[in-house]
Amino acid sequence: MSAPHATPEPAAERLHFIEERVQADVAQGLHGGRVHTRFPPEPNGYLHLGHAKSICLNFSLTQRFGGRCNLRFDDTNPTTESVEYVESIQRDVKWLGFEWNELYFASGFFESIYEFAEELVRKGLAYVCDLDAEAMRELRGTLTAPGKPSPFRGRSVDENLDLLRRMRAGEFAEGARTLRAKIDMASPNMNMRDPVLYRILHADHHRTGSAWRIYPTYDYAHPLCDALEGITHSICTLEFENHRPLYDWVRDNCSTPHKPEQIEFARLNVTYTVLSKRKLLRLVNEKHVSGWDDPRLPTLSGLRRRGYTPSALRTFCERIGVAKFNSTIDVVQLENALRDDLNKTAPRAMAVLRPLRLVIENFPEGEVDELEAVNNPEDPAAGSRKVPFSKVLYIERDDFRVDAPKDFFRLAPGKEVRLRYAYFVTAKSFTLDPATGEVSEVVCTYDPATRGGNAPDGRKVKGTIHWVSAAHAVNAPVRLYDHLFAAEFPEEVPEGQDFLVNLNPKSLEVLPNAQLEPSLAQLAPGKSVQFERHGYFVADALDSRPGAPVFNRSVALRDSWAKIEKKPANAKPASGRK
RNA sequence: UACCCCGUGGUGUAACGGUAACACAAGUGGUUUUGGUCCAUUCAUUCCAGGUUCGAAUCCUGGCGGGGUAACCA
Repeated sequence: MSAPHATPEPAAERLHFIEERVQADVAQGLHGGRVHTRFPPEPNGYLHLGHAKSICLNFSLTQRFGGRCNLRFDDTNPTTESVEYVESIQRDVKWLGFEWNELYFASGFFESIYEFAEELVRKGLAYVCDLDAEAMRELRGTLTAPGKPSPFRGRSVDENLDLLRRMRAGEFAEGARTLRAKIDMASPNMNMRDPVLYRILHADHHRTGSAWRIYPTYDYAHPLCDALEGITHSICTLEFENHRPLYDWVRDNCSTPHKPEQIEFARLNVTYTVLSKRKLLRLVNEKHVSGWDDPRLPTLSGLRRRGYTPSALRTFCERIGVAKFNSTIDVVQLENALRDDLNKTAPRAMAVLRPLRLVIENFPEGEVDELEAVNNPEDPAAGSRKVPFSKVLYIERDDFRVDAPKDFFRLAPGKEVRLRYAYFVTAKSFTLDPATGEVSEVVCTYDPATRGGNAPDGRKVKGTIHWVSAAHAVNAPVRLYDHLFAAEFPEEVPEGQDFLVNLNPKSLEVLPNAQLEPSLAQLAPGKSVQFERHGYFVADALDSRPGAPVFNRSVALRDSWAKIEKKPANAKPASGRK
């Protein structure tokens, strides 16, 4: 502050509405100036991209404002939850790159939560109701008609207390009674029509075992957990907006130590996929995918196996922003975040996915030339490697055309191209497979003077193609993944139909005999590489092992040649949503 | 037919009453031993109608459109 400068103010950082809100709270000294958030998953499924948005949001807030963030398992419904999920969730949050401050379970607060229930009963703000689910629904009214009070609404405090304790003790059948808040059966907000606080569930809990026969509902337990943990900003998605009055009611009517505030934001939607636990669970259970970690799934474990990096995911979450508008992010946004990351970090290698034999007639039989190849043109520190070159190579089938259009820069009869890091070659002849009519082999000549890829006489070639020496090639399966759904908005289906009708039958293509350059054989499972001119691939974490690699395509490179080729075929009208 | 929220280019996000910014997509051109990367450039008067104001994407009113809400799920 001693030296004022003429330098312009740094461009003001763009804060989203939650950051602005938190900033204002801190400035006003609310919550004692503290910022404490939490990520509160229910352990009843695997984390997905939508959770990543929430995780990044909650943790980045604490990074920006110097606060804390807890991981809290919202385990109030033992019938759908399990330790498998608890474990996978912790693994995924850590993998994404975040470290929580405290680890809590809602179930760890069950005793306190129960005590607050007795408090509400004593205050005359809660009562035990004997209505079953159907009867309760009938009395609740509808969106346009007010509800009617339960006949049990007027029970005395003593009777309610007695009944509540006996509920806890397991004296009543499952579903026989509930503890309800006494609020307003005529409220236009359905959540305020005497919502259920506790229900009887004779189910064992993955953490509390058989200790409890009653379990608190989300609406009741959540604000209390927040308050007990000292959460200042309880961030959740838009569908809980209508629950906020109830959140506040619970918070304000129980003598909690803190008064957290709930803030809602729009959940993430992404084209060509689904981000709802229910739907993901169906895909897994009904075996439309291989499991929670299927590389086509938007689960964090699936994305990880697909080759997505934590950094790419965080970048994605930053770029998409946070708002209250219900939007759908184009999946290319996700793919770009990955490309941006891997372009800088992934080593390059040559891999021929659909091999075609290329014989160099004037190259000496049995001779092997070791050529220098750059590991990553974006990162000089990555160095270089030697790649063996010999008389018989494999090139990509797509890189040779018998009848080539003028703008086809690759190999064709009589045309000269550069073999990357090697030599210029000119196609002389080719043979066809009599059975299929496809090209089975191409014969060419090479120019020994062009070793390394440059012609001393200065002549240029338009195309550079990749190759692998047949004698040195590593044979490996390569899996090409495409969108799991063929429809941009998979959930939009005709009346009576299921989102599964939109599954993409071509979401997985396995190429059993890809030919890889030798260096690829030893790549560690989980490591990413760029197959030059193809895309980014990862050695599969489960199926790949040194010496016998298996690759998954994480994302393809942008392909402007594909666009050029498509052009004459006329763009089809953009399909809009109805 | 109730209540709540939302409505800025193709898709998202910003502009906090002073003449629309950023990212991605799309197009065009350039560089290039990846048809990759990179660079340059083009593309919206802010759902509609009134009102307040010297001035409105921003404030007010009314429409229209979209989303959410009637589990003892979260």
